Amino acid sequence: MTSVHTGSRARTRQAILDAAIEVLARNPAASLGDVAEAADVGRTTLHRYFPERGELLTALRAEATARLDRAAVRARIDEGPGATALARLCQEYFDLGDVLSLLFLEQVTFEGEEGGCDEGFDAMVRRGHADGSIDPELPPVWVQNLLWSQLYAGWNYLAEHGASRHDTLRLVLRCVSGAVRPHP
Amino acid sequence: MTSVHTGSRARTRQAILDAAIEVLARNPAASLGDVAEAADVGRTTLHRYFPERGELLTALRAEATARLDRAAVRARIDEGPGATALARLCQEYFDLGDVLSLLFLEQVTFEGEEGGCDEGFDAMVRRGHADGSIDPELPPVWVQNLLWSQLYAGWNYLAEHGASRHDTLRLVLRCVSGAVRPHP
DNA sequence: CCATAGTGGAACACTGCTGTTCCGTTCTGG
DNA sequence: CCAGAACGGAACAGCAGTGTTCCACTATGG
Repeated sequence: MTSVHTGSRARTRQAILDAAIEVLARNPAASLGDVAEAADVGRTTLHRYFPERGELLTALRAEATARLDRAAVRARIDEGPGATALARLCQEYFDLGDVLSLLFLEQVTFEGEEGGCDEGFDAMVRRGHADGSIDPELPPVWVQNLLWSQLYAGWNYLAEHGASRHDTLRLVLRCVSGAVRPHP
Repeated sequence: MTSVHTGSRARTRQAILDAAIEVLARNPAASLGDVAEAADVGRTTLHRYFPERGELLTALRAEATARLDRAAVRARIDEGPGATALARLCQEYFDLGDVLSLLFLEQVTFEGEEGGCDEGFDAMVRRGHADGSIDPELPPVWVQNLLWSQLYAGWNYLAEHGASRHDTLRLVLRCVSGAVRPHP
């Protein structure tokens, strides 16, 4: 099935994943019918790709974390001062939009995904501790929580008030960097 | 238990509300059976007090916002510099625990509760703008979002990692005040 | 003591979602 | 053009949560 000819299966599968991210991000309790409809696909077809709901969610997490990893690469989190790298990552994550809130909401429901936090993220924060750009009293996991909740707040602000994407990003960046900056 | 004639109805009702806050905060999709069980009450009795699920949720929001208001009073948000008052409010909110995350999660699902933010909160932030303790570029609604998401992150940190209540509160306070502090 | 309010359990119908099967239609490559 | 893959719709059973009814069981105060 996979092999040389991508066929239309890959496209359909991707369409379903994209739609699922969008729909489930806005309403984690959405039905499979809603997802299928959003993907312009029959519910039967959806079941053909993901026989059970859990399999869809698993594939969804995989897709989301893949996008997250790509964002981390783009942000070059292993370069420059810790706080600067964090700001770049923040911006990249911000652009992920729905993916972010999906993971954020699922983190609540389906906890226990990871014990600590990303490899590179941890290193970035420690680098920030060393170069004095991130308060050493803030553990990496805490900074990660901080970043995520801040991004979610921004996404929420964007959705419920008529704020522009650009302004919201500015606010998020300002507050994140302000929060991690060492005390004077 | 309470006053002269209140009967046991008031007690039972309160027990249901308390249990509902606790259960629904941890799992917003919990069934009424779960709530009844947590309240040590038959499902029939629960339906006697709240005939439909929506009525329970409404009463729950009322209860939660009442506790929120009381916390705001205790924090004396109309006294002292804006940032200091914000810190006091942050601490009081932190102590609310489950109530907070319940409202936070419901804010997601049942949006459209309020157009802006609290009366007193708005005044507090503006006072902070004026006295230079809160960055004037941060709108009150944003600060409110910031505070809530930060508290939720703290609650999450507390639940998933073995952090102590005291340390977590310190981290939250540090990050909130750092985030709203004007740039140097 | 006994009438009554408060309660809990069992049973029921109803609803919405899920997972599955079957079949007819449409698209596509050889 | 034609065979096979991909798709969509309809129908079905199963399941869980909900809302309701009915009845039996405690308490408690008058």
